[in-house]
Amino acid sequence: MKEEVALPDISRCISKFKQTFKHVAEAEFAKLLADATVTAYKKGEFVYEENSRVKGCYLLYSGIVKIFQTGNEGKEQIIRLGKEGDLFGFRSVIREEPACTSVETLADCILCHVPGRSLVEAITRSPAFANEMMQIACRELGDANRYIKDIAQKPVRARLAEILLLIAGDFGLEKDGALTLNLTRGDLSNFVGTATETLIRLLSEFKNERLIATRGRRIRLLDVDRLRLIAG
Amino acid sequence: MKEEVALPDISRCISKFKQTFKHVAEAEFAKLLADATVTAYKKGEFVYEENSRVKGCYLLYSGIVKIFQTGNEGKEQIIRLGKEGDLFGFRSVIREEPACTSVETLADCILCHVPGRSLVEAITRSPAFANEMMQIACRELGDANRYIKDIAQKPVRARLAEILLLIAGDFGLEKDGALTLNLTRGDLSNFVGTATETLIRLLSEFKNERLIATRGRRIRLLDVDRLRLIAG
DNA sequence: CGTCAGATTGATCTGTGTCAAACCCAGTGG
DNA sequence: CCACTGGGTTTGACACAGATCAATCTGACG
Repeated sequence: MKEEVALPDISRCISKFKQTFKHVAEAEFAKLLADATVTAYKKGEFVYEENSRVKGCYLLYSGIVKIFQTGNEGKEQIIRLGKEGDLFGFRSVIREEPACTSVETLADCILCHVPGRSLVEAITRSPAFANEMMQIACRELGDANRYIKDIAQKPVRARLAEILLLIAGDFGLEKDGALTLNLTRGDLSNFVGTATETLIRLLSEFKNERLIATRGRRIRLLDVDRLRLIAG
Repeated sequence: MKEEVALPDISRCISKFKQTFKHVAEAEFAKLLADATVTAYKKGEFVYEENSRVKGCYLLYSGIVKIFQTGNEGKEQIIRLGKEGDLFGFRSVIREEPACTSVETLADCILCHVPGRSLVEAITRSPAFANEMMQIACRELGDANRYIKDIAQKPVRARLAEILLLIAGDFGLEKDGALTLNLTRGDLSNFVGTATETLIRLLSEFKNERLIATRGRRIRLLDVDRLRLIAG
């Protein structure tokens, strides 16, 4: 599965970690990454699956992943998208539980794997690191809480606007206002939490209202202000 | 608002904390609670409100609270219920952000308030404490993720069964199988994430199917196994 | 008693999901 | 070079879970 490509060495990973953990002393990273490994994944591969035992956490060196749960009838619910510098898998390490999400690459990715023990030791050893981990966990927690309310209360139309803006914020826009991230309709609907057909109909609606324009998977945001209004 | 009642002294709060933070050294608690204060709340009072600045976190010494978000049209979405020994408010302290939830007492409560600085210092000072805080944050994160999927994918009927079982698990049952916690229909519907009328109709449905029995707000679980099945 | 919040039931409307069919387009192999 | 295939996309028709609105009922409490 994993194909031979030019992999960054650990020192490269250290600089990536430094962007995510800004207040952690240089010396910590060497210890944290002492037993780390770097692996390349092709688009569409699983990093780990729900309910599996995860032996460590992952830093996304490059690429994009989706983090999702699978419902009874196999329907995916995307919890969040991971981008360069993002950390995932730590929850199941900390809790010593099976993973509650699956992670799949949406593009070719390079991942740095840190054994669970290294992570726990770093938290124990370095208060600064522990603090940053708390920051990450608490940010995700706030996002999750907000999303619970949104899914429970907002109509799909509002959630779609919201997700488009979220993706724009996280991954940026081209000069012409197009999302740099081109999800399939299926993934987009699994993120919004609706049926693919409903999503497509709402996209057409948005097109008619000159809120967006589409070409294939490309989506250009034409009226961000009005989208914000719709997102509520 | 706060009425005079016999308040536990700090040493009592320490024993409550000890139950929540099992692996933290005795000496830590004294420092953590050096500037803590104990307050009694009557049923129906707000501890803090969404978007407000919270200056510390709270340990629920006794009583029950609901932790919820408020949607555009004022509709509440209960994220979770807090019971004796539960900690809340730490997210906004850690992130130095306004609260993303409101907390309101569902019964008379006694709360121990720990200033933000004390909390952060304890995390920095004691790896064991930092670890336990990570445990708490990560547990909530896992719960939140699961709940996102459930709300997005499961029909109300399944979620109702799930919430009934959740309440049974968290707060226990009387000998006759009745939930010890008696929420109003409104609160229950805000927890399940549906309209009050829909909730009531489903409760009647459950009654007809001999899954539960009700008398006023009391709900007796008659067939836990079948409820589990329905919850999926 | 009267009152008022909460609980219940009924009637109706509608946002979304589901099913089915058609379409588009890129890649494959004959 | 072109038919064939298959994944993803789009549109239409239809059904239904669940929301909303309105009316009545209950029970606790002053």
